[in-house]
Amino acid sequence: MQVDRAVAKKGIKSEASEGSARRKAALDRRSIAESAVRIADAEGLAKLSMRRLAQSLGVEAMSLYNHVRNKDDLLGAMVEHVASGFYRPDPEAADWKAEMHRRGIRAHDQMLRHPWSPPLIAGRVNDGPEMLGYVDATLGCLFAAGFDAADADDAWNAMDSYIYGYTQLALSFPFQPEEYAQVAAEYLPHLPKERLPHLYAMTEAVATYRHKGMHRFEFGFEMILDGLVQRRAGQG
Amino acid sequence: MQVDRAVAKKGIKSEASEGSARRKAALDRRSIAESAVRIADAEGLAKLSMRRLAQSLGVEAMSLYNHVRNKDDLLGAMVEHVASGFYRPDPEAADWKAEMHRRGIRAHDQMLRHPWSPPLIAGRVNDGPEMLGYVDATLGCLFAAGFDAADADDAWNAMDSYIYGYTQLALSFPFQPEEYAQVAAEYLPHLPKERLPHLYAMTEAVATYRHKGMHRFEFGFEMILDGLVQRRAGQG
DNA sequence: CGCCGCAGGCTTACAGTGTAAGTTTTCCTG
DNA sequence: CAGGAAAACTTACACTGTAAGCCTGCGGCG
Repeated sequence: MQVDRAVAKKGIKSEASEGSARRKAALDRRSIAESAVRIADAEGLAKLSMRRLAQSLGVEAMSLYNHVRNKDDLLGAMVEHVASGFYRPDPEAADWKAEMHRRGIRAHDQMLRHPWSPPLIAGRVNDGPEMLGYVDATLGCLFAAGFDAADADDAWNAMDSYIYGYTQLALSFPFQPEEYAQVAAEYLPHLPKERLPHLYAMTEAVATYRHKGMHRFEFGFEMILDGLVQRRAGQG
Repeated sequence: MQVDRAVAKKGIKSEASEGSARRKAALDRRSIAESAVRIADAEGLAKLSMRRLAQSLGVEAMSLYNHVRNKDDLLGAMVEHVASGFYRPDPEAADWKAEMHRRGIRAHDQMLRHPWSPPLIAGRVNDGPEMLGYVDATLGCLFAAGFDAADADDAWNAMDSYIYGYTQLALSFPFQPEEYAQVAAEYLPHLPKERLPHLYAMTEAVATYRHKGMHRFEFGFEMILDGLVQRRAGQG
């Protein structure tokens, strides 16, 4: 209802492609969320305040509250934006494992693109239409593959646990893969060898071995998928 | 009045003291962190402010900064406290899979006990001694099992991704397992059946099926472990 | 045309945050 | 007991989300 009105309003004041200095014309829930995403991408979620966001839209902070209930609601809208980039598995597809594989990779990539998103996606109740549609497609594909409700629930849980967990860990790791070797070499002298012998050995190895780089996400994800395939097979 | 207030506060927190008049409190890093953990457990991380924490210790906010660099440092100390409850796999153990299994279960349980902890554990750089010792023991056990550095890295990553991801998702799910059936039944009429057919079917099933309850964490975790075992076997 | 309602902007204000800077108290040691 | 260091305290500042209320310009109606 509120959305409908906002959309209608926007349509009315479509203002014939005005190139004027006043950019405040496009103030609605979606454009606010998009601007918020842009700020969070560029400067981090911590820097995203209502005032900062309003400023980027050429408006005062409190004006945002005409389009967004509160900051939490705004975060929900941002999650929806991210979720709109997720892949929805196709229930009609022949190869369900391939669908799920693609789903996982895309979610991982999309969250890497918006590094602030995993805590929000995994740490809140997200029941926007985009997210629900995503879930619906996923369940549909699993059902079509022969999973019953309980199995689909388990499968979905297992996959998403890994997807979110891996992405979150990857994002909070303080170094880029290309840096590993050099950083390891620098840390090595400061590591108490007798207190942490295995971590020392590990660091030593990292300092010298050529890092594989790619496919690290898929290493564990494939284990989950294979486990699911196996379970499906063993169960008719 | 200043004296009165001081006396009153001392009285409030006197339960843990040994009754000596000059003993105000054992205010050090550890006891501060423990108090912080207690508050976060009871009231949530959002309610944990420096002032609130200081108050619980019968002290002013700024006094904490004599023992803790800043709030982030405090969070680190809280993580260390949680990590002290993790299980350190034994490199000497015969059955490395059992060790890793136990490690995962314990980490999961420990984080459930401190629901605010997963975002901190997975979302920050935690290099306290407790956490490093935990990592060292884990690597040691994997090395002893025959993993080389790269494989151990992959294995460790895969396991922890699942552990953190699953725990985080479980914690942010808004209902308890026992409620599932009833909540599903209540939601069902509000779900747009034609827009979200599979989610509808799922909810319908949840409303009727008897929930398994236990072993949901292990469902996916076992897949990871089995995948690791298999990989180890195939590689001599 | 004039007027009115009101959506959506704006201003002000408040309680709360982390913490820098500076002051006072407390305690240990010589 | 003197002096100095450690630690607690006070004050202050910049910043947060947002409640309450005001103002303005636009669309619809008599």
